[in-house]
Amino acid sequence: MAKASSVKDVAALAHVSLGTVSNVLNRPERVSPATRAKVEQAMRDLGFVRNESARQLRAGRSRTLAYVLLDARNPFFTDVAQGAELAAESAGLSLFLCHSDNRASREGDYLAHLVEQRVQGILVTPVDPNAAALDDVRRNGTPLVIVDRTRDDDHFCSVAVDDVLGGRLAVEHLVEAGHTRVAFIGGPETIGQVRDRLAGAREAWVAADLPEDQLVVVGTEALTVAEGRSAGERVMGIASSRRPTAAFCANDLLALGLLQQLSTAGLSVPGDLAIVGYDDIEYAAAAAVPLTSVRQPRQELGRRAAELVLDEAENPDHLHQQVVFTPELVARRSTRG
Amino acid sequence: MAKASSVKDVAALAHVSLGTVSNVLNRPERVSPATRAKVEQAMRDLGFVRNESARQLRAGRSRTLAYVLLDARNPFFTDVAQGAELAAESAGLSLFLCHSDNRASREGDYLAHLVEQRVQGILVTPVDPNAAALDDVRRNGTPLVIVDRTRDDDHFCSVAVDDVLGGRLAVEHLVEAGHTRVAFIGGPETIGQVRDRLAGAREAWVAADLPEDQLVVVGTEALTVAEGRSAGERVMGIASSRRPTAAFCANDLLALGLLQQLSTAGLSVPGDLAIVGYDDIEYAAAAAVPLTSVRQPRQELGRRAAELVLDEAENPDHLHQQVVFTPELVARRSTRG
DNA sequence: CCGTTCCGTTGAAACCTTTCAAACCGAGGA
DNA sequence: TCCTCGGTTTGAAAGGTTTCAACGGAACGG
Repeated sequence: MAKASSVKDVAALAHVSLGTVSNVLNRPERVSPATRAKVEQAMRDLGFVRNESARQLRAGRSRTLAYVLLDARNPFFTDVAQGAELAAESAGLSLFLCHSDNRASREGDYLAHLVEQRVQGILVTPVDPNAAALDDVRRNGTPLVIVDRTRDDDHFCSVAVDDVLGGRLAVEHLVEAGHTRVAFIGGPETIGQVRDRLAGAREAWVAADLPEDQLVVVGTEALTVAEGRSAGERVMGIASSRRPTAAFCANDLLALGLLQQLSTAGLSVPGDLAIVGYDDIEYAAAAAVPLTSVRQPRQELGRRAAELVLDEAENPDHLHQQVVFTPELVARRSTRG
Repeated sequence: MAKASSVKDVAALAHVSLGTVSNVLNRPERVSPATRAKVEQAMRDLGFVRNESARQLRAGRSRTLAYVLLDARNPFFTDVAQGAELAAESAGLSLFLCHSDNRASREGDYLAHLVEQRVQGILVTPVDPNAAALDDVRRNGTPLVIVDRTRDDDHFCSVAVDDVLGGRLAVEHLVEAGHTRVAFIGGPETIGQVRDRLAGAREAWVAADLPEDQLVVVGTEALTVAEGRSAGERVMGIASSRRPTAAFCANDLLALGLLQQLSTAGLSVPGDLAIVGYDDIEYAAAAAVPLTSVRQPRQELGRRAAELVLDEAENPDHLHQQVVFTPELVARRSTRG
């Protein structure tokens, strides 16, 4: 593999000028068919590959979008990513995924790197939506959209789903089914999502005139399958006379863990405990007992976020907007006697 | 947001030359503390962010690794990615994930883009390990390592797991448990993995002197949960006198689908059908009936791949190697009476 | 046959950083 | 006093592309 060849080499081989080669690359319609063919042949002969760094340096903009996500293992985020990918693809851009793994420091490293690379735009589901690191990105002129989180100010575009409404839908569904003692499983409360879903749950509970202390909050350390199992043990540890007859989990992973824990313990769902999850990930419908869940328009979330970030990048009179989608309850066997 | 400032602006503000600013950036130890402080202050005042394109253009190499993966929803790949990330991080590089979604065209687009970007190296789990697109990457001088697949020639480094052995382990386990009629569930056979696991299964079957026609192959279109359920229906459709008593699934997603299908149909695992999966993803241990599975050293796979690609990038006498890891059977309830 | 017009092509500047040989400067030694 | 030496700093070149004003020539109308 000889040293990579440049436009100059191509130009020399094709007996044309540098500028013409560049035109073939960027405005082929302006080049006569004959010259174009000559140049393209030369490119092939040399195995020419355009140097994107040089291109970007001169042209000023890159052909890349990035999505910095919290947890690549949670199908919710990969679905969002898929939506963003579709939007990026149709704009002729590539989407790179960066996995912050819930660590603020990694998130910061990625953001800094992306800003240095002058990507067209960044989508991010941040560890902390109010972190100053996000303002730094903005200050450096890289468009940034917050995904599935909201911020206290409106300095950014964001796309999110109405989690309070989602919480309300879930609990209304349980109340309608006649449950009068319900557990809310989720945590930590530092996550805005968890707070909102719980708030929605409370609204529905109060609206149904049920006594507040019958909505039991079972805290978790994270929104994972393992935490769901451990929450399950705690719920089952409650004396059966006072044990909730239904549980609303802050996400589907928790719900799946809970479900597993129950079936290991030989209890039936929904007989012994009805379960509502949140996110409606693929595995929810596919669980041993298909899960009732609150569906979020995941792909749509990603698609819209990508569109917003592109608008911010291209449209000089771009206005920040906070897009809020509406969730929807999908009832399945886990709440149906 | 005023136009981004450059080293030139920083130099002017700090009353030093261009070169000094660059030294602060790249070889701070050569700059006297006083000057350094001045320059750093100027950078802060201007909100200077190094332009990575220009840096890379001049310096010749990037600070990026990329992993082009098949299916972001399959936890197997995200675990591999995690391993690669760790290796990249400790080499001071960033890892970008690119989701080919099993489409050769998307994979090709990503590879081309990455080559144009002159990334340090590419890890890829390709749709087709023998595709010419991979050779193109190599020809253009970008190091590339094939992950979890193997190629017919040895023009590349690759890291994989011995799938034939894995298949053998799975079936030996079932044979030891006394099963004499077993289904192999998986497909399409264009996937090397599937072929190898089946080959291993056959080896073990023959070694146990069992009649060949009692190892039933149930084909699938893909390695997904949905396909697992549909395969389940087909298996259950077999007259009970001739129905296998155990199934070996080519991956855990299939196994999970199968498990769900059975429990929906009111059948018991392993009572009515014992199940062995493959990959030992997190959800396998966490399934309603914990799955026996063949574990692959996923993180290790990613880590080693990243190390190899870095060696290829930095070491002039790099030799391609085909690393093959050994899988391991993890027995759980799905095969234990 | 000349003047326009239009299309295709050219050449040089610009983008921002890194690199490296050379210049600088103050200190210590002769 | 002059030299040498070490550590700092400088200035210019280089890296590969895009952009754009300017150019050449052919076709066309007069």
